[in-house]
Amino acid sequence: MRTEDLPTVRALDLFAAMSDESFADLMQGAFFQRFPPQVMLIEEGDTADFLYVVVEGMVEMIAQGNERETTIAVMEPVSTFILAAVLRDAVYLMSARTLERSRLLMIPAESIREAMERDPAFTRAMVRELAGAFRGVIKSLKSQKLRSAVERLANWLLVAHDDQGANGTVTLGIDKRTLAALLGMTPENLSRAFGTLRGYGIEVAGREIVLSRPDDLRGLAKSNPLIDDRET
Amino acid sequence: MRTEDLPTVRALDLFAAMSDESFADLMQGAFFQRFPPQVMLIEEGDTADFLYVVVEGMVEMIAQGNERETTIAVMEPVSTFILAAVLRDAVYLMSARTLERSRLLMIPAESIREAMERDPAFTRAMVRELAGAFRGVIKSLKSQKLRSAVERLANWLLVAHDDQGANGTVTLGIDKRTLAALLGMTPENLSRAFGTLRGYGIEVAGREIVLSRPDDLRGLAKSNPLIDDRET
DNA sequence: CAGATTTCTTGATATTAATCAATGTTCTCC
DNA sequence: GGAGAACATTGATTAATATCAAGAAATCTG
Repeated sequence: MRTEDLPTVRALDLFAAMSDESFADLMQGAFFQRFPPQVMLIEEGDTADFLYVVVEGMVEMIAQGNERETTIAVMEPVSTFILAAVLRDAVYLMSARTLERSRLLMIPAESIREAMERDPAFTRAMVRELAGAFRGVIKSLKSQKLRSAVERLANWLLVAHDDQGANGTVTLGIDKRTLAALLGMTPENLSRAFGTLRGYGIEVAGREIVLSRPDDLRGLAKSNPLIDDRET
Repeated sequence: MRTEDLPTVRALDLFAAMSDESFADLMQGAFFQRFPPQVMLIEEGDTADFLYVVVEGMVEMIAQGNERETTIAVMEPVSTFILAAVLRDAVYLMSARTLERSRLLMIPAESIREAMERDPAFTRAMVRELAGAFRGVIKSLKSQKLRSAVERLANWLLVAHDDQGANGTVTLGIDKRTLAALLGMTPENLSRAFGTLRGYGIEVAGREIVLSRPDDLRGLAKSNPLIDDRET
């Protein structure tokens, strides 16, 4: 196993507080694996065998049902996914698919559960991580239930804008169909939502978005820190 | 403080594995309090001072925004709420309001965090609890994004039917406006959704619902264990 | 119990979002 | 560079949901 990325993993909130010994034990059975784009890593309903850490690339968390599918979240480096299923020794509630060529660290679920038995600092970090994840989903649910499609897009743009340096442009890291699914709308509707935002200073050119009048956009978006702020 | 309910609280998954000593410490600063119906217990944005345990009554978790409000969950005895905010020492993302006369155990947030430092078994129980809560919200989000209003109602009815003994009737424990908010629709739409379900053997008389042909309803609902099953 | 208040239902209409269909655009890869 | 595929946009239409308004039913209260 390539160890050059281990320090990055080790630096994650989730692993930072572990003893060296526990971390070494945890990595004992773990391994890195590369995947091409559009590979289904896990399917909802499968039993949770591994905890995944996205080290490179991008992974989409998907929910299926009613002959549809929707995107719940997009995971970027460096973050973990399907922690909750692993901890409960339960089946996955979401599927995961690579969006681009990705490198993932896979840690056997059993190792995680053992580490929790032995290392209280790790368990506490887990509590923080899960509490943060919980709050993240609550925010998504609030956004979905309280906002219209256009408002969801406007707020998403403002957050991305901030993330990318607030310099008046946003570059989409995912394609528009994925963004549409993430925001809970169809691709057609996303196009129309962008059209509506033209009146608020938004210009779209492929994956490059210009926010010429962010304050106008903010007026429409009615951002709410209890929905839009990242968990720290 | 009345101690007759402490065994019930102690029996909760969250507290069952604690040492007697930690539990005693935890209860040191805790107290029971009664509230009339329709009392706002906490408002979103407030800092998390207490962990709440619903011992009697019913509490509604609410999210606000865009001059609207929606119900995220209804908490019944015996369960805790706003655990995640307490653990992250963050502001609440949801408000809470009693639906009926309720008795709550209030545990200072600081005590919870201290107990976690000292009692690894408690921390592990916390992990399980949070992972379960996370999965619960994911299910709500899936329901909201993948299903129509009528489908959400149909599935809610089937779950309630099972909970209540699957004897062909369901009694609503909450009023219809609250149910509507929980299911992400307006009260008017809930009425119409019930109307639609008449064609599937549903008869509504106030808070009493008769499911005369559950199999028909199941046909419409297309239930999915990865959305509808309770976390165990 | 009567009156007042709240909740629920129903109908009419408006708004929002999804679907279907066609076309334009971008990307891929030989 | 060009053919083919995937992705994105646009328009027309339909479907789902919300809003507004009114009335009916249930409930609270003195």
